[in-house]
Amino acid sequence: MILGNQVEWTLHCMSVLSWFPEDVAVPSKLLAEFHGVRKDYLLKALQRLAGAGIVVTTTGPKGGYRLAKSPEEISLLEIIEAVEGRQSSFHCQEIRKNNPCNKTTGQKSPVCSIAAVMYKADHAWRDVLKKTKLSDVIRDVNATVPQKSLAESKEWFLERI
Amino acid sequence: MILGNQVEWTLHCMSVLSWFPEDVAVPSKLLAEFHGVRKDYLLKALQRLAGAGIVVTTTGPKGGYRLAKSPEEISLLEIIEAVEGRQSSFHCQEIRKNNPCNKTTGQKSPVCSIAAVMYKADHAWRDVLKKTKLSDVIRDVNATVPQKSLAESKEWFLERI
DNA sequence: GCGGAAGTACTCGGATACCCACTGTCCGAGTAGGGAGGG
DNA sequence: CCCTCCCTACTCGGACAGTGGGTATCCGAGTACTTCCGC
Repeated sequence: MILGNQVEWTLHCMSVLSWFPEDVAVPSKLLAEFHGVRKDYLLKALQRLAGAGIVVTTTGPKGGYRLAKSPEEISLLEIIEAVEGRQSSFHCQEIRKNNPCNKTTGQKSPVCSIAAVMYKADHAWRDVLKKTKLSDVIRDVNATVPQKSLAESKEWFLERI
Repeated sequence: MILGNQVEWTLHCMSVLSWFPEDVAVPSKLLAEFHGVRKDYLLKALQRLAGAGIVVTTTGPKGGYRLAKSPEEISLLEIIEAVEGRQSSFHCQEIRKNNPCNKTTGQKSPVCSIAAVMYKADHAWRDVLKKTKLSDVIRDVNATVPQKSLAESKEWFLERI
Protein backbone atom coordinates (compact mmCIF):
# COMPACT_ATOMS: atom_id res chain seq x y z
CA MET A 1 0.00 0.00 0.00
CA ILE A 2 2.75 2.40 -0.94
CA LEU A 3 2.94 4.75 -3.90
CA GLY A 4 6.06 4.81 -6.04
CA ASN A 5 8.47 7.69 -6.20
CA GLN A 6 7.27 8.57 -9.66
CA VAL A 7 4.10 9.99 -8.16
CA GLU A 8 5.95 12.64 -6.18
CA TRP A 9 8.25 13.42 -9.07
CA THR A 10 5.36 13.74 -11.47
CA LEU A 11 3.35 16.05 -9.24
CA HIS A 12 6.29 18.37 -8.78
CA CYS A 13 6.92 18.38 -12.52
CA MET A 14 3.31 19.25 -13.20
CA SER A 15 3.62 22.16 -10.82
CA VAL A 16 6.66 23.41 -12.71
CA LEU A 17 5.00 23.00 -16.09
CA SER A 18 2.20 25.27 -14.94
CA TRP A 19 4.67 28.16 -14.68
CA PHE A 20 5.16 28.47 -18.40
CA PRO A 21 2.90 29.61 -21.24
CA GLU A 22 1.52 27.19 -23.75
CA ASP A 23 4.19 27.85 -26.38
CA VAL A 24 7.06 26.83 -24.10
CA ALA A 25 8.00 23.17 -23.86
CA VAL A 26 10.14 22.03 -20.93
CA PRO A 27 12.48 19.12 -21.68
CA SER A 28 12.64 16.19 -19.30
CA LYS A 29 16.35 16.73 -18.90
CA LEU A 30 15.79 20.03 -17.15
CA LEU A 31 12.92 18.70 -15.06
CA ALA A 32 15.09 15.85 -13.87
CA GLU A 33 18.09 18.05 -13.16
CA PHE A 34 15.98 20.61 -11.32
CA HIS A 35 14.50 17.96 -9.04
CA GLY A 36 17.66 15.92 -8.71
CA VAL A 37 16.24 12.68 -10.10
CA ARG A 38 17.20 10.28 -12.87
CA LYS A 39 16.18 11.61 -16.25
CA ASP A 40 15.44 8.28 -17.93
CA TYR A 41 13.18 7.03 -15.20
CA LEU A 42 11.31 10.29 -14.89
CA LEU A 43 10.76 10.09 -18.62
CA LYS A 44 8.78 6.91 -18.21
CA ALA A 45 6.37 8.63 -15.87
CA LEU A 46 5.97 11.59 -18.18
CA GLN A 47 5.25 9.21 -21.03
CA ARG A 48 2.31 7.86 -19.12
CA LEU A 49 1.03 11.36 -18.53
CA ALA A 50 1.28 11.98 -22.25
CA GLY A 51 -0.58 8.76 -22.94
CA ALA A 52 -3.35 9.88 -20.60
CA GLY A 53 -3.63 13.21 -22.40
CA ILE A 54 -2.53 15.30 -19.43
CA VAL A 55 0.58 16.68 -21.10
CA VAL A 56 1.60 16.99 -24.72
CA THR A 57 5.07 16.36 -26.06
CA THR A 58 7.27 17.89 -28.71
CA THR A 59 10.39 16.16 -30.01
CA GLY A 60 13.60 17.61 -31.33
CA PRO A 61 15.46 20.73 -30.19
CA LYS A 62 13.30 23.13 -28.19
CA GLY A 63 11.08 20.15 -27.58
CA GLY A 64 9.74 18.87 -24.30
CA TYR A 65 6.53 18.71 -22.30
CA ARG A 66 3.77 21.18 -21.63
CA LEU A 67 0.34 20.96 -20.03
CA ALA A 68 -2.46 19.77 -22.29
CA LYS A 69 -5.17 21.42 -20.21
CA SER A 70 -5.47 24.28 -17.79
CA PRO A 71 -4.55 23.52 -14.18
CA GLU A 72 -8.18 23.95 -13.17
CA GLU A 73 -9.11 20.97 -15.33
CA ILE A 74 -6.47 18.59 -14.01
CA SER A 75 -7.16 16.72 -10.80
CA LEU A 76 -4.42 15.04 -8.81
CA LEU A 77 -6.30 11.79 -9.18
CA GLU A 78 -5.88 11.96 -12.95
CA ILE A 79 -2.15 12.34 -12.55
CA ILE A 80 -1.76 9.59 -9.99
CA GLU A 81 -3.96 7.16 -11.87
CA ALA A 82 -2.02 7.83 -15.05
CA VAL A 83 1.21 6.91 -13.30
CA GLU A 84 0.11 4.17 -10.92
CA GLY A 85 -2.86 2.68 -12.73
CA ARG A 86 -6.55 2.81 -12.09
CA GLN A 87 -7.09 -0.36 -10.10
CA SER A 88 -8.51 -0.17 -6.60
CA SER A 89 -6.22 -0.53 -3.62
CA PHE A 90 -8.27 -3.53 -2.53
CA HIS A 91 -8.96 -6.47 -4.79
CA CYS A 92 -11.58 -8.87 -3.44
CA GLN A 93 -10.76 -12.45 -4.26
CA GLU A 94 -14.16 -13.64 -3.05
CA ILE A 95 -12.67 -16.20 -0.73
CA ARG A 96 -16.04 -16.44 0.97
CA LYS A 97 -17.08 -18.51 -2.06
CA ASN A 98 -14.63 -21.17 -0.87
CA ASN A 99 -16.73 -21.73 2.23
CA PRO A 100 -17.47 -25.49 2.21
CA CYS A 101 -20.94 -24.80 3.63
CA ASN A 102 -21.79 -22.35 0.85
CA LYS A 103 -24.45 -23.94 -1.33
CA THR A 104 -25.38 -20.74 -3.15
CA THR A 105 -22.73 -21.16 -5.79
CA GLY A 106 -23.02 -18.64 -8.55
CA GLN A 107 -26.30 -17.12 -7.51
CA LYS A 108 -26.90 -13.46 -6.89
CA SER A 109 -24.08 -12.29 -4.69
CA PRO A 110 -24.11 -8.78 -3.29
CA VAL A 111 -20.76 -7.26 -2.45
CA CYS A 112 -19.25 -8.89 0.60
CA SER A 113 -19.41 -6.73 3.71
CA ILE A 114 -15.67 -6.64 4.11
CA ALA A 115 -15.01 -5.62 0.53
CA ALA A 116 -17.67 -2.93 0.85
CA VAL A 117 -15.77 -1.21 3.66
CA MET A 118 -12.50 -1.47 1.81
CA TYR A 119 -14.03 0.02 -1.30
CA LYS A 120 -15.52 2.80 0.79
CA ALA A 121 -12.09 3.63 2.19
CA ASP A 122 -10.57 3.51 -1.27
CA HIS A 123 -13.27 5.85 -2.52
CA ALA A 124 -12.58 8.31 0.29
CA TRP A 125 -8.93 8.40 -0.72
CA ARG A 126 -9.76 8.94 -4.37
CA ASP A 127 -12.36 11.55 -3.54
CA VAL A 128 -9.84 13.84 -1.87
CA LEU A 129 -7.50 13.57 -4.83
CA LYS A 130 -10.29 13.99 -7.35
CA LYS A 131 -11.54 17.19 -5.75
CA THR A 132 -8.05 18.65 -5.53
CA LYS A 133 -7.08 20.25 -8.80
CA LEU A 134 -3.60 21.14 -9.89
CA SER A 135 -4.62 24.80 -9.61
CA ASP A 136 -5.29 24.28 -5.90
CA VAL A 137 -1.78 23.02 -5.37
CA ILE A 138 -0.31 25.90 -7.34
CA ARG A 139 -2.25 28.41 -5.28
CA ASP A 140 -0.98 26.85 -2.09
CA VAL A 141 2.59 26.83 -3.35
CA ASN A 142 2.34 30.52 -4.23
CA ALA A 143 1.07 31.24 -0.74
CA THR A 144 3.83 29.37 1.09
CA VAL A 145 6.94 29.72 -1.08
CA PRO A 146 8.62 33.15 -1.26
CA GLN A 147 7.95 34.92 -4.54
CA LYS A 148 11.66 35.57 -4.97
CA SER A 149 12.45 31.90 -4.84
CA LEU A 150 9.72 31.11 -7.35
CA ALA A 151 10.96 33.78 -9.74
CA GLU A 152 14.51 32.48 -9.52
CA SER A 153 13.40 28.94 -10.22
CA LYS A 154 11.37 30.07 -13.20
CA GLU A 155 14.35 32.04 -14.49
CA TRP A 156 16.56 29.00 -14.01
CA PHE A 157 14.43 27.14 -16.53
CA LEU A 158 14.01 29.98 -19.01
CA GLU A 159 17.72 30.59 -19.41
CA ARG A 160 18.30 26.92 -20.21
CA ILE A 161 15.43 26.15 -22.54
CA MET B 1 -0.87 1.18 -4.21
CA ILE B 2 -2.33 -2.28 -3.81
CA LEU B 3 -2.97 -4.21 -0.63
CA GLY B 4 -1.80 -7.80 -0.36
CA ASN B 5 -4.09 -10.80 -0.24
CA GLN B 6 -3.32 -11.32 3.41
CA VAL B 7 -5.50 -8.34 4.27
CA GLU B 8 -8.62 -9.94 2.84
CA TRP B 9 -7.79 -13.29 4.39
CA THR B 10 -7.15 -11.73 7.77
CA LEU B 11 -10.37 -9.74 7.81
CA HIS B 12 -12.43 -12.82 7.00
CA CYS B 13 -10.63 -14.80 9.68
CA MET B 14 -11.33 -12.10 12.25
CA SER B 15 -14.98 -12.27 11.34
CA VAL B 16 -14.96 -16.02 11.90
CA LEU B 17 -13.13 -15.73 15.21
CA SER B 18 -15.86 -13.44 16.49
CA TRP B 19 -18.37 -16.30 16.27
CA PHE B 20 -16.86 -18.24 19.13
CA PRO B 21 -16.66 -17.65 22.87
CA GLU B 22 -13.46 -16.71 24.58
CA ASP B 23 -12.57 -20.23 25.67
CA VAL B 24 -12.57 -21.63 22.14
CA ALA B 25 -9.40 -21.37 20.08
CA VAL B 26 -9.63 -21.81 16.31
CA PRO B 27 -6.54 -23.38 14.70
CA SER B 28 -5.09 -21.81 11.59
CA LYS B 29 -5.49 -25.09 9.76
CA LEU B 30 -9.27 -24.83 9.92
CA LEU B 31 -9.29 -21.14 9.06
CA ALA B 32 -7.19 -21.84 5.99
CA GLU B 33 -9.25 -24.83 4.90
CA PHE B 34 -12.49 -22.94 5.40
CA HIS B 35 -11.38 -20.05 3.23
CA GLY B 36 -9.51 -22.16 0.72
CA VAL B 37 -6.13 -20.53 1.21
CA ARG B 38 -2.63 -21.78 2.00
CA LYS B 39 -2.27 -22.53 5.69
CA ASP B 40 1.39 -21.61 6.08
CA TYR B 41 1.06 -18.23 4.48
CA LEU B 42 -2.08 -17.35 6.38
CA LEU B 43 -0.18 -18.24 9.53
CA LYS B 44 2.29 -15.47 8.86
CA ALA B 45 -0.49 -12.91 8.78
CA LEU B 46 -2.04 -14.25 11.97
CA GLN B 47 1.35 -14.05 13.64
CA ARG B 48 1.44 -10.35 12.97
CA LEU B 49 -2.01 -9.95 14.45
CA ALA B 50 -0.79 -11.75 17.55
CA GLY B 51 2.24 -9.49 17.70
CA ALA B 52 -0.06 -6.47 17.57
CA GLY B 53 -2.16 -7.81 20.43
CA ILE B 54 -5.31 -8.22 18.37
CA VAL B 55 -5.53 -11.97 18.78
CA VAL B 56 -4.03 -14.34 21.33
CA THR B 57 -2.58 -17.72 20.54
CA THR B 58 -2.51 -21.09 22.25
CA THR B 59 -0.15 -23.84 21.18
CA GLY B 60 -0.56 -27.57 21.32
CA PRO B 61 -3.71 -29.65 20.82
CA LYS B 62 -6.92 -27.66 21.13
CA GLY B 63 -4.76 -24.63 20.48
CA GLY B 64 -5.29 -21.87 17.94
CA TYR B 65 -6.32 -18.24 17.78
CA ARG B 66 -9.01 -16.23 19.49
CA LEU B 67 -9.80 -12.53 19.72
CA ALA B 68 -7.89 -10.61 22.35
CA LYS B 69 -10.52 -7.88 22.59
CA SER B 70 -14.20 -7.48 21.94
CA PRO B 71 -15.17 -6.71 18.30
CA GLU B 72 -16.30 -3.25 19.37
CA GLU B 73 -12.73 -2.43 20.36
CA ILE B 74 -11.06 -3.62 17.16
CA SER B 75 -10.98 -1.26 14.19
CA LEU B 76 -10.24 -2.46 10.70
CA LEU B 77 -7.34 -0.04 10.60
CA GLU B 78 -5.69 -1.91 13.47
CA ILE B 79 -5.95 -5.15 11.57
CA ILE B 80 -4.71 -3.76 8.29
CA GLU B 81 -1.84 -1.86 9.86
CA ALA B 82 -0.80 -4.96 11.75
CA VAL B 83 -0.58 -6.90 8.50
CA GLU B 84 0.63 -4.26 6.06
CA GLY B 85 2.58 -1.94 8.31
CA ARG B 86 1.88 1.54 9.58
CA GLN B 87 3.69 3.64 7.02
CA SER B 88 1.77 6.17 4.99
CA SER B 89 0.83 5.40 1.41
CA PHE B 90 2.82 8.46 0.37
CA HIS B 91 6.42 9.00 1.36
CA CYS B 92 7.71 12.49 0.63
CA GLN B 93 11.33 12.43 -0.48
CA GLU B 94 11.56 16.22 -0.28
CA ILE B 95 12.85 16.51 -3.81
CA ARG B 96 12.03 20.21 -3.67
CA LYS B 97 15.18 20.50 -1.55
CA ASN B 98 17.15 19.54 -4.65
CA ASN B 99 16.07 22.75 -6.35
CA PRO B 100 19.35 24.40 -7.38
CA CYS B 101 17.83 27.83 -6.62
CA ASN B 102 16.91 26.81 -3.10
CA LYS B 103 19.11 28.73 -0.69
CA THR B 104 17.07 27.97 2.39
CA THR B 105 18.85 24.72 3.13
CA GLY B 106 17.85 23.22 6.42
CA GLN B 107 15.82 26.13 7.69
CA LYS B 108 12.27 25.92 8.85
CA SER B 109 10.43 23.94 6.22
CA PRO B 110 6.67 23.54 6.43
CA VAL B 111 5.19 20.49 4.75
CA CYS B 112 5.32 20.82 0.99
CA SER B 113 1.95 21.56 -0.57
CA ILE B 114 1.97 18.40 -2.62
CA ALA B 115 2.78 16.15 0.31
CA ALA B 116 0.06 17.88 2.33
CA VAL B 117 -2.63 16.82 -0.15
CA MET B 118 -1.31 13.30 -0.31
CA TYR B 119 -1.27 13.04 3.46
CA LYS B 120 -4.80 14.38 3.55
CA ALA B 121 -5.94 11.67 1.15
CA ASP B 122 -4.10 9.03 3.12
CA HIS B 123 -5.77 10.28 6.28
CA ALA B 124 -9.21 10.07 4.68
CA TRP B 125 -8.54 6.44 3.80
CA ARG B 126 -7.37 5.62 7.29
CA ASP B 127 -10.22 7.52 8.85
CA VAL B 128 -12.85 5.29 7.25
CA LEU B 129 -11.04 2.18 8.40
CA LYS B 130 -10.44 3.58 11.86
CA LYS B 131 -14.08 4.39 12.41
CA THR B 132 -15.23 1.00 11.17
CA LYS B 133 -15.01 -1.53 13.94
CA LEU B 134 -15.03 -5.28 13.54
CA SER B 135 -18.45 -5.27 15.20
CA ASP B 136 -19.80 -3.12 12.37
CA VAL B 137 -18.68 -5.68 9.82
CA ILE B 138 -20.18 -8.51 11.83
CA ARG B 139 -23.49 -6.70 12.07
CA ASP B 140 -23.53 -6.18 8.34
CA VAL B 141 -22.69 -9.81 7.68
CA ASN B 142 -25.53 -10.93 9.92
CA ALA B 143 -27.88 -8.69 8.02
CA THR B 144 -26.91 -9.94 4.56
CA VAL B 145 -25.97 -13.59 4.98
CA PRO B 146 -28.80 -16.09 5.69
CA GLN B 147 -28.84 -17.21 9.31
CA LYS B 148 -28.97 -20.84 8.18
CA SER B 149 -25.74 -20.48 6.29
CA LEU B 150 -24.04 -18.80 9.23
CA ALA B 151 -25.19 -21.55 11.61
CA GLU B 152 -23.89 -24.24 9.28
CA SER B 153 -20.54 -22.56 8.98
CA LYS B 154 -20.27 -22.21 12.72
CA GLU B 155 -21.18 -25.86 13.15
CA TRP B 156 -18.56 -26.82 10.56
CA PHE B 157 -15.90 -25.34 12.82
CA LEU B 158 -17.25 -26.70 16.10
CA GLU B 159 -17.35 -30.31 14.94
CA ARG B 160 -13.70 -30.12 13.89
CA ILE B 161 -12.14 -28.26 16.79
C1' DG C 1 23.45 38.60 -50.63
C1' DC C 2 19.96 34.97 -50.71
C1' DG C 3 17.83 30.42 -51.00
C1' DG C 4 18.04 25.61 -50.43
C1' DA C 5 19.76 21.35 -48.84
C1' DA C 6 22.48 18.55 -45.93
C1' DG C 7 24.34 17.77 -41.40
C1' DT C 8 24.05 17.91 -36.49
C1' DA C 9 22.49 17.93 -32.03
C1' DC C 10 18.78 17.57 -29.23
C1' DT C 11 14.36 15.57 -27.99
C1' DC C 12 11.16 11.66 -26.90
C1' DG C 13 9.94 6.61 -27.18
C1' DG C 14 10.29 1.70 -26.67
C1' DA C 15 12.95 -2.32 -25.45
C1' DT C 16 16.01 -4.30 -22.15
C1' DA C 17 18.45 -5.79 -17.30
C1' DC C 18 18.31 -5.49 -12.16
C1' DC C 19 16.55 -5.86 -7.49
C1' DC C 20 13.64 -5.86 -3.60
C1' DA C 21 9.42 -7.23 -1.43
C1' DC C 22 5.40 -10.04 -1.54
C1' DT C 23 4.43 -14.80 -1.99
C1' DG C 24 4.95 -19.52 -0.91
C1' DT C 25 7.16 -23.43 1.67
C1' DC C 26 9.62 -26.08 5.09
C1' DC C 27 11.18 -27.86 9.54
C1' DG C 28 11.79 -27.30 14.58
C1' DA C 29 10.13 -25.94 19.59
C1' DG C 30 6.61 -26.29 22.81
C1' DT C 31 2.38 -27.91 24.91
C1' DA C 32 -1.88 -30.26 26.28
C1' DG C 33 -4.40 -34.21 26.02
C1' DG C 34 -4.65 -39.24 26.17
C1' DG C 35 -3.22 -43.72 27.48
C1' DA C 36 -0.73 -47.09 30.06
C1' DG C 37 1.09 -48.75 34.23
C1' DG C 38 1.50 -49.04 39.10
C1' DG C 39 -0.37 -48.44 43.73
C1' DC D 1 -10.58 -47.79 41.00
C1' DC D 2 -7.57 -43.76 41.02
C1' DC D 3 -3.35 -41.27 40.52
C1' DT D 4 0.91 -40.37 38.17
C1' DC D 5 3.99 -40.44 34.56
C1' DC D 6 5.22 -40.79 29.81
C1' DC D 7 4.20 -40.55 25.05
C1' DT D 8 2.01 -38.91 21.10
C1' DA D 9 0.11 -35.69 18.14
C1' DC D 10 -1.14 -31.30 17.31
C1' DT D 11 -0.28 -26.40 17.54
C1' DC D 12 2.41 -22.14 16.58
C1' DG D 13 6.88 -19.85 15.41
C1' DG D 14 10.85 -18.64 12.84
C1' DA D 15 13.96 -19.61 9.00
C1' DC D 16 14.41 -20.56 4.05
C1' DA D 17 13.41 -20.38 -1.60
C1' DG D 18 10.66 -18.48 -5.74
C1' DT D 19 8.67 -14.88 -8.53
C1' DG D 20 6.50 -10.51 -10.23
C1' DG D 21 6.42 -5.52 -10.35
C1' DG D 22 8.77 -1.40 -9.50
C1' DT D 23 13.37 0.56 -10.48
C1' DA D 24 17.08 1.81 -13.36
C1' DT D 25 19.34 1.95 -17.86
C1' DC D 26 20.41 1.87 -22.75
C1' DC D 27 19.94 2.59 -27.65
C1' DG D 28 17.08 3.92 -31.68
C1' DA D 29 13.52 7.15 -34.32
C1' DG D 30 12.28 11.68 -35.39
C1' DT D 31 12.64 16.71 -35.70
C1' DA D 32 14.10 21.66 -35.82
C1' DC D 33 17.91 24.49 -35.92
C1' DT D 34 22.27 25.62 -37.97
C1' DT D 35 25.59 25.85 -41.28
C1' DC D 36 27.55 25.48 -45.61
C1' DC D 37 27.39 25.61 -50.54
C1' DG D 38 25.69 27.05 -54.92
C1' DC D 39 23.38 30.60 -57.54
